[in-house]
Amino acid sequence: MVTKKPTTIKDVAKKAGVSISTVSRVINDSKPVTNEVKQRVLDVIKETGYVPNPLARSLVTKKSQLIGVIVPEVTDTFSAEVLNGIEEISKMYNYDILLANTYSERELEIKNINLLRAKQVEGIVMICWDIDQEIVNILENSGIPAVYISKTTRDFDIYNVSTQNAPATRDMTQFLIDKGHKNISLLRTNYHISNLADARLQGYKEALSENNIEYNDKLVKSCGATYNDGYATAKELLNEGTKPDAIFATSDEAAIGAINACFDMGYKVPEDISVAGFNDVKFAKIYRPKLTTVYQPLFDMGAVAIRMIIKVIQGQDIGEKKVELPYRIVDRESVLDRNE
Amino acid sequence: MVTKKPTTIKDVAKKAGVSISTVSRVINDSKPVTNEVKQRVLDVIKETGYVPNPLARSLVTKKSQLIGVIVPEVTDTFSAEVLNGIEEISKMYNYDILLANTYSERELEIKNINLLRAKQVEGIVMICWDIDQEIVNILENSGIPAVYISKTTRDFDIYNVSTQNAPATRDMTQFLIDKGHKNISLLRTNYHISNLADARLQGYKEALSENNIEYNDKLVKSCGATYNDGYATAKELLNEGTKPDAIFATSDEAAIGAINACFDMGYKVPEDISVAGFNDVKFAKIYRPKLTTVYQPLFDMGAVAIRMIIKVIQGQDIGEKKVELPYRIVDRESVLDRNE
DNA sequence: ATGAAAGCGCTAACAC
DNA sequence: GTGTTAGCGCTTTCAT
Repeated sequence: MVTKKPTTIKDVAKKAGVSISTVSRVINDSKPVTNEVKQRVLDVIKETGYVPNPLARSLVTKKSQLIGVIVPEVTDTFSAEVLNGIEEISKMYNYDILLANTYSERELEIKNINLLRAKQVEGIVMICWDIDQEIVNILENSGIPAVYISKTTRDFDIYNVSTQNAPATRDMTQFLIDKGHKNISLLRTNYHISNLADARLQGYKEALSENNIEYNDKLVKSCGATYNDGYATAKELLNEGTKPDAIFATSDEAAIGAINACFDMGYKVPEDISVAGFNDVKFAKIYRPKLTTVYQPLFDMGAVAIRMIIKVIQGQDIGEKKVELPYRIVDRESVLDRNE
Repeated sequence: MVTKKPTTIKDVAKKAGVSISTVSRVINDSKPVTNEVKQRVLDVIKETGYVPNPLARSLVTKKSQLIGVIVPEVTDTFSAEVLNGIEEISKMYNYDILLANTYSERELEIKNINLLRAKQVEGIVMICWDIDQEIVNILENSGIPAVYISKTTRDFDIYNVSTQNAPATRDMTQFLIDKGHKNISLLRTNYHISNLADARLQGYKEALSENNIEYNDKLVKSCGATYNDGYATAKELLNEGTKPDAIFATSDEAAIGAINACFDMGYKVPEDISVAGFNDVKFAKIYRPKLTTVYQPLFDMGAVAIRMIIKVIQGQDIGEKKVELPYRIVDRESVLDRNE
């Protein structure tokens, strides 16, 4: 490990026989510089391997070129795929990602917002299952643009990207009904949301009533979004004696958990019970049976979020604070057509 | 969004009627300050919500409190789990994570090293399938501590954390043999490594010869570490007509790909063909059949890497440049005991 | 124990 | 077109 202290703008200036402002001009291309001088500076820069210190630059420009990203944890497949989108677009705009995990702990969420803020990030993308008004306030008062990527649409006044949850859930429910299912269990993965606020639950109910199927309380369960949550909740459901012919879990991980619960209780999927998920995470196509699910453009959600932030940073108007991206039902193997 | 410009040390000093150096002293606890004065400053800080600007601080102390982490991509389960460890420990030491994806492109790897370096990170953790001497050089010449987390042990002179690959592979091969397998196919997931340098291949061969099983070239294939790689390579293998009774892929994703390839070609796993993996990624226990694999302490690998970096930063001696963490065979469902 | 002042590496007026 | 200078927010001598 060679520890030579890095060349500064001063070194370059001296070596090139110009003033530091001239060097600054050529590296930022901010003001015209005679070609000959410019070349001389460029040569010295190449020769010395000089790289401007962004810290110093940020201090004066007030632009850190940093964007904070808060996720539950990177091993969460939903977050990881969104994060990919964020990362790629950020780099395009010369921004870097400062990463923070929350493990879905509210305290850590707040702590990390403040921490990132202190680190001078120019914007924050927050991915989590749900937020409340207090967190919205903290985000708003941070004085920097923040966008919230949720698995659900909430009516907070905050930049938000999501998919159309109610229609998506309605469509999948309809899809299940079309395939001949009557007793469709809904595993709601956003359990801290009141029924009324839950767009997905509404979508589910809508489809039911459009098809004159009575809403059955026993078939609707709240659970977390993880594999374990889905597994446990499906098991609970099955143990209660109301055997559904389909389980619709609003997260792929929970859906896969549900499938395994079915397996472990002696049911075949999809022969005995169909299972559908939500998100179309990478793993959905790998698992067997391949998961029938509603596709969400995860990568794009991250990309859109970043673009919003960058626009706000640049002072552009971005119109609607909430953007909803398209979804699509992906029919694979975990749902059986019972009409045949 | 409220955009008030943040309080600076100057504001605090004026409001508390002291000099900025005094304020600096109390926030850093660097020199004794009279209790009374200290309290006054503290009060003002609380009142104004003042937070020191780390950029300015970094500029003078030359410590950015930033660690760069380079991963193939966050959706890679191996990387994600290591990253969790890195994140958690970093935060404990008050460091933040600057994240960069490489998509396993060599160019991007180099570009990101330089980029992170420019951003003044104090250390770099690089996770990738393999490196070469040039990248080692770049890392070394960067003048900051760098540790490399690999899926394989290479003999470069660089800080490195891994598991004991040769013994682990030997053990798993032995395990497979013990379970009555004779034709064990090895899917080497580090395909850019020469046979000689591949510790895992050596471990495999060792186990074979210890059991007087002849090494069969046709059973050993190089492939990438992803699901698709494993799927394609297993299919290729099976199509070539040399049907193994076990496939040992040195990455869980590749192993799952192999299982699906078996399925799709009409073989049952583990009844017809046993499949074993490597890493014990989160998904290994979720997939069905549950994957028999070699467990690596992914989280801990990240944690250890960060500790190494922090020690180097602090100028402590850390002894061996390479640390190897323990592994363990995890016997689940994808390997059948053929002795019965 | 406290304050004044220099300076970290850079950008951005402002002069010339 | 180029140089001089102030200053970003902070830490750290060096006086006092």
